[in-house]
Amino acid sequence: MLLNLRLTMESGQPPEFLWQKQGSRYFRMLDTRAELWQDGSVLRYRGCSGEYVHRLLRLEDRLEEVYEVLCRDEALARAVRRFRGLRLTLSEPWETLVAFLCSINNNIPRIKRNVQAIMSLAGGRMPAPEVLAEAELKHARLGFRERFIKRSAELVAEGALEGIERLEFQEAKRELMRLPGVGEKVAECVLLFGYGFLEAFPVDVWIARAMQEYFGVSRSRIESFSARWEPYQGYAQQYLYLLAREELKP
DNA sequence: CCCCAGGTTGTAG
DNA sequence: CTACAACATGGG
Repeated sequence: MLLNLRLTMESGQPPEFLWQKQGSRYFRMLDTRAELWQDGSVLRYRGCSGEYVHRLLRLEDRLEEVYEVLCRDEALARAVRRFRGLRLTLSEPWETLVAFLCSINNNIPRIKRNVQAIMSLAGGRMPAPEVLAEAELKHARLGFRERFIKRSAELVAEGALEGIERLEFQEAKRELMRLPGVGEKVAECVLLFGYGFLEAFPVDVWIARAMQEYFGVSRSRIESFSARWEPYQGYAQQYLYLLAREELKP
């Protein structure tokens, strides 16, 4: 089974913020301490079920089928050669939302510090929304994001996320965007990494750069252009993101 | 001192 | 509709 665990866990997806690295293994607190690593090409885990790992790493996705769609374009074919085995991940909606609220106008190392600081409030687990809504967060040094997180936590505690997984993509997106701090980009990230909508295509500065440089497509035309990768827009986005970070450093 | 970071929001044109 | 400053914090 095709998997590059390091790329998958360290590619700016929620696991990069929610899990910690120890040597070549990854760990986090679930019910107990869970651990994840690769032994040669064999995936190993401890402290969680095989079903959990299967869902987290989306092992049901047929990567070769995804690659067939992406490789119609030269830039993406290059990304696939370079990042073969990179998979999309699926985390819990609530913790995915918190992670991407932390990501706003922030950089990856600091997003991780912010998320880990929040989780340190609950022994390394993501605090429940009603807990976070009342928590003292000054120590987490979230800056202007603290207000977004606390106000969103209140709404989620009142049920703002209930039933979203059963909605169509566009409607789910509209619902998420009712939350403070959730604009287009954060909404699409939560839909992709927290709900598993593969048609999501979050546009950040790197994707905007990649689309301009590789395809000559401006920001306003990205959404319609990305339909060429249907139904795997989310995978196209993740591969383009890493490619841009490698090739298009300004 | 400057600039930037997996953006969002409010305001102005 | 588009453009743009402000928003905290930390690193280069």
